[in-house]
Amino acid sequence: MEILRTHLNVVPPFDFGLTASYRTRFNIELGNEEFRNGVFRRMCTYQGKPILISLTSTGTADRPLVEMNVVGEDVCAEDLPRLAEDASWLLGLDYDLAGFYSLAEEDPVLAHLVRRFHGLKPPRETDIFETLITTIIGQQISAKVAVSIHQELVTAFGERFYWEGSTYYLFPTPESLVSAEIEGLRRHKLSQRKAEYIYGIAKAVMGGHLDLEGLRELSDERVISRLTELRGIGVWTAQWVLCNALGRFDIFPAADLALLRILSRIYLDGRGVTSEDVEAFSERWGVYKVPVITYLYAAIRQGIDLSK
DNA sequence: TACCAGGTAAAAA
DNA sequence: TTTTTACATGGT
Repeated sequence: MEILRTHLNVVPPFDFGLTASYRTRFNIELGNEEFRNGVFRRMCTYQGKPILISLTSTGTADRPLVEMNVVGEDVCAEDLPRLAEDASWLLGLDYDLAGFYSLAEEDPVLAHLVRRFHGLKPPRETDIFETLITTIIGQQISAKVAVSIHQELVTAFGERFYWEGSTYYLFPTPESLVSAEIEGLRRHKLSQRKAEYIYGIAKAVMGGHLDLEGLRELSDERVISRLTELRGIGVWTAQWVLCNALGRFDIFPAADLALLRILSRIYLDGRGVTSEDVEAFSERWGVYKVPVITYLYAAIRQGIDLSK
């Protein structure tokens, strides 16, 4: 087992604990990633090799210092740059918050939030398939239920990996979900319908009918139209993939129930607010829509009352 | 006990 | 074409 170590470049400000907590939804162990005792860990594969990435930080938000450890069979120094890139993408280390912060100053609610969550970076996903499946799980149900189902799936169908007395899991591959079959997925808290969606998408990816990596080259509109052709993926899910996996930060999933509710309460004063209203309103945030969403969600998750 | 939660597809109107 | 409805689970 090889162990390699390197420092990562970070654009300050960056609050490691805040961002890692936000990623892992209140430090819940998601199965394929966790934030525990100051260490953020995530399993990933690189060139077919399972690898455990661990990140720790010793700096402050304004002088951040982040160290990366990677553990795996046959992992070599040549793999490090690419793994560092993935780690950086996951926690948004490379993203410069300055533009968003100066925009936020013009808005009392956001100005409050960027102070409260100083150094929180918008996280992103490295794996499009995983993002799709996770987002489908999250459709309509509460975030907490979604996390519990996510955990179920990962521990049931993800490949296991042991290191220093702990068990880590890779996110299930399309192949493993297909071989589980719909009945197998149903036994892990998925509804019949979601089991069908997930099975269908896994099968499409496995059969080469769905080129997820190819989506990176397409325009927002093309990504949405390509993804919504698939059963189980509506505009909301496609937009979520655009935001989180492809890093398109000028996307606003206006149909999102929680966002609709919170924007309606903060800015639009009450009932009868439609997703069209929210979409139009979000235009003022330009290329900072996803950072705005990140801070709004951070507030929601911490139970901060923004209506006053 | 009901009802709701970071939607979607399919049925009914 | 537009509007309901079923869906499954865990929290309140």
